[in-house]
Amino acid sequence: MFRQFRTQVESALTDALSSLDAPTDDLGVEEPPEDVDAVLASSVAFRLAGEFGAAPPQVAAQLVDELDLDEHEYIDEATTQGPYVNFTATDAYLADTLDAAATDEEFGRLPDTGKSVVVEHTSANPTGPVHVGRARNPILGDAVARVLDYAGNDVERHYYVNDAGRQVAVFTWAYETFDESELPEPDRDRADYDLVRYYRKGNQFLEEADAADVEEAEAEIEAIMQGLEEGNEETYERVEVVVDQVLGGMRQSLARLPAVFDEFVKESRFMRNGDADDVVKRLKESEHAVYEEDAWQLDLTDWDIEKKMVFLRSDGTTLYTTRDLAHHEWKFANYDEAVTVLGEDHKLQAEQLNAALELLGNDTSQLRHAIYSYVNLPEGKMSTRAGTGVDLDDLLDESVARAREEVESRLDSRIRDDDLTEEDIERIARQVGIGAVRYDIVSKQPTKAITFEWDRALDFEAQSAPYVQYIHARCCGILAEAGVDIAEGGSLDVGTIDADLLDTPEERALVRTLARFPAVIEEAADDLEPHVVATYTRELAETFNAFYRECPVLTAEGEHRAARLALVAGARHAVANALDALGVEAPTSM
RNA sequence: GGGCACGUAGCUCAGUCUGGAUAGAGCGUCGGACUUCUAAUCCGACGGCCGUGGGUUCAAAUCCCAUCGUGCUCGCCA
Repeated sequence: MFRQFRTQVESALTDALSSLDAPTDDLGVEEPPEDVDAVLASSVAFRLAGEFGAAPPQVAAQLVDELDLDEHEYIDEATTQGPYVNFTATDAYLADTLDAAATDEEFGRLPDTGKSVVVEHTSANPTGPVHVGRARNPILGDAVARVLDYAGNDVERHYYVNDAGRQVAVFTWAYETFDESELPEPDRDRADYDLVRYYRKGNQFLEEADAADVEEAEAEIEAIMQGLEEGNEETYERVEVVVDQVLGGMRQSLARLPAVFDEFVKESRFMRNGDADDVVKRLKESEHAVYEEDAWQLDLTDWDIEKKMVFLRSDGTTLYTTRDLAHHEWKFANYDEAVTVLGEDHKLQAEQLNAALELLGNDTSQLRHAIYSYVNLPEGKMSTRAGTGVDLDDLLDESVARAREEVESRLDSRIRDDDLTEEDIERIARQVGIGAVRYDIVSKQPTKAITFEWDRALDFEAQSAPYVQYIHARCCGILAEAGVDIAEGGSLDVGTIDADLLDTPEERALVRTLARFPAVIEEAADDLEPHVVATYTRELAETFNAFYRECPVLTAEGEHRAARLALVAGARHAVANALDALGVEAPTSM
């Protein structure tokens, strides 16, 4: 309802300003401070003061006189407070919000845009177990995909598999060359943990072995690269043995978050179907193409990129970026929009890609990047190759274990006599443990760097997932007590409810907070910033807790009880869906 | 050195894109609230030259310039 309210305020202001012959390009619409009883306000009077030859408060008063609010059902009145014009909401605004929130299990979901969006995220090289340094990508990426889905788009999630680069060639050579007896025990009994030992051994060999031995190894690696480039079927099969196994293991880690994909798009596909060659051919014809030092390159100075982009090596093989161009043209052909989630270390590459796509005649407004900063350890970077870093599996295991200790330590002091079963304890530990890790990462601005610290990542107190999950459990407790079936969506028919009954400040604040939820989804999707949803969940939780403290639900009388129950049902929908948009589970009990 | 990002309370962060009402949370510290719909909660206190310096503006944490600090980047790697 907030979105409609905002539209009505903008429309009313535009009309009033027009009739005063004032400019309407900047309406100065903003959210007032908390202690002001208005949903929105305008500071436009400041800007008009000079033109009108009057002080801002006088201009504000003049503007209010000119406002015609009859047409706008959600705006109650416009009043001045000094230079500000404050817009308060009608009971219909509260009633419609309550109705939508309480009855719609999908509350917060925006109308279909009719657009298909492909979200590519993670796309980590299939070289070993997913470590925490990489984990920001699937967590952010999955949340971006979920938020875009809530915003009404038809979303697909893709993992672009690097199965054609030098790293997998090294990996394949190492896997075929070294014997298991030379390797340490794997950390876990799973393919990615098993095979990464060969990858590390291979890299170590290339760094430390005698020059002659390294040269020999490089020749074999080169042969694999050439085989891939030439479309040699046997080479693909050799590489695939390694890639598919490792990827299978990585998928299991990612699924725990959960981050699942609709499609794993292999890079080799664009070598085999000739698309990469086609891109090379077209780039060579470009006026920006140069042939220097035996390699074909692009001069992108027209795009303010000083570094030349090599698209064909001197040995005639293509590069990752070349294939990625073909990959993106394929995306453009099949989806309305493409979103890629990338670490900041790939930023320059993304800019080059964008320029090259434009040069090839694509409409690059279809492509957006969500860039995030890395997660580092206090002692430095995490690296699969070097084997430094914390594995995502270890983090999740530890978090679930600590969550389980929490659940168990609280069992004795529980007031609610719902007798948690062993299954419940298991479920709560998993939901809270994984939710806490996920929430901790998704709640921060992507551009800010994160230093991973165990105790901070596993803090279950306020401003964490459990804090928000807890109010969901509280809602469920109240609704269950009142006989509302959560499994059936926990919706309530509020047809006869009088929103006037919700007259305490805490009730009204909660309804207003619910009203904003769809607008929060919209903002998060527009900016590809799911963290605003996390910020919202905290505000919602605080507002709900104030309501919970001041307004007894089950012991309230008659219609008042029904109205408050509807408010709880609405709050539950909002918090459940907001958490869902972040990819965090909402426990029915804790 | 060039480019990009980040710098807000002792610590971790919202707010910055789109300038506007006394700059908000949490953690920590101190004090208080469970015979009450779940205390993983709530209430109160303490805590801020919004890195620094200039500029634009009626108004700057927010925009511009400079500067310092930190991170990323500048491969025929990905």
